[in-house]
Amino acid sequence: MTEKNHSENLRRELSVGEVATRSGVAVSTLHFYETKGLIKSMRSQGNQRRYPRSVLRRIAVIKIAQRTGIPLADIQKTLSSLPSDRPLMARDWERLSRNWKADLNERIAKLTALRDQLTSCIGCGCLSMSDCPLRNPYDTLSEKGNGAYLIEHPEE
Amino acid sequence: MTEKNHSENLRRELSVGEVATRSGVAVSTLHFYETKGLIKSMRSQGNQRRYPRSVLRRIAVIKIAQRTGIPLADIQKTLSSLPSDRPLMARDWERLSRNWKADLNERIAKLTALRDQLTSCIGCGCLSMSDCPLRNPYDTLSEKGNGAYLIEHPEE
DNA sequence: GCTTGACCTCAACTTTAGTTGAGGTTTTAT
DNA sequence: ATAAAACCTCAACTAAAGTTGAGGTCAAGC
Repeated sequence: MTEKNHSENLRRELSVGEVATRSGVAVSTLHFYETKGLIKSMRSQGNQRRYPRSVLRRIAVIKIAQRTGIPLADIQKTLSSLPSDRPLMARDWERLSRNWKADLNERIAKLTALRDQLTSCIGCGCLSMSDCPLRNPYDTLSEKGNGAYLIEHPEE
Repeated sequence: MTEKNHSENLRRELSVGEVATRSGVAVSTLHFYETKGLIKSMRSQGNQRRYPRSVLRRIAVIKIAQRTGIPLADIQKTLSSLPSDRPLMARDWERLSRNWKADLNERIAKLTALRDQLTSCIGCGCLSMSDCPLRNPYDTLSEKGNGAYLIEHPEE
C-alpha cells in the first residue's frame, strides 16, 4: 500500500474524476469548462481526459473569480490572455487578482450606495420620480411629465 | 391643448405603452411581469390592458429590489404577501425595504470578506488547499489527500 | 474473462429574465 | 372612413451556467 500510494502520488496525470473530486467541481462541469476553453486536457490511449496537476490551481482561480461575480466568458478571456500553456504562477495570480479586486470593489461600492439610499428612503417611502434617489437614477423621463405628482399621490 | 392635457391627467387608467414609457420598462417586460404575478391589469372593452397609476410605484419597487439582487420570484412572493389590492403605502415600503436592506447588507458583507481575502492573497498566490482562505472555503476534501502538497508545488 | 465503475460524445433539458416575431384586433388621428 | 399606431396572444428564441440522459467504450478487480 505504501508502495502503491507512492507510485500514485508520483503519477503526473489526473483523470477527470480525480479532478472532480479534488476540485469539488462536477465532471459535467469540467466537460463544460473545456468546451468553453477555460481548461483543457490531453487524452489517454483510450480517449479519456488526462490533466496535469496544474489544472487544479486553474480551477481554483476560476472559482474565485466566479465568486467575485465575473462571468465565465470574461474569466476565459482573462485566462487566455496569459502566456499560454505553463501553469499559473504567483506572478499571474497577482495580476489577475488585482484586476478582479478592482471589479469587486466597484460592485461593492454600487451595492453600498444602494443600501445607503435604501436606508435614507425607508422612513420616507415617497419614491418620488423627481426627488427620490432610488427612483430610476438614469431615468430622464422623470422631468417630462406629471408622473411625479401622480406617483406621490396614489389614488384608489 | 390645455383642455386636452387636463382631461388626460385626470384619466385614471394607463395603457401598457404609457406604463412602459413612464416606468422605463419595455412593454414585453410588463407582459412578462404579469405572467409572473408581479403586476396585474384590468382590461378595456377591446381586451387591452389598463393599469391604475399605482402600478408605477409597484414597478419602481420591483426595480429597486432587483437592483439589490433579489430574484423576481422572491420579489413576487414578498409583494403577494401584502394585503392584496390596495396600492403600496409608505408603511408597506418600510417593511419591504427593511428586509431588502438586510439582504443587501449580507451580500455586501460576503463580497467584502472576499475582497479582503483577495487582498491578503495577492502577494501570496499560494492558493494552498489547506492554508489559503480563498480556497474552497467549504471544501472538506482538502484534508483527505495530498492535494495541497501537489498544488503548492506545481510541476511542468 | 467478465462484470462493474468510470469514462466518452452528443443532444436535449433546466432556470432566470426577458426579447422577438407572426398573425390578428383595437384605438387614434386625419 | 380609413390608415397608422398601438395593442393582443402564443410560441419560439436568447444568454449564462450548467445538468441529465442515451447509447456506447475503457479499465480494474475478482
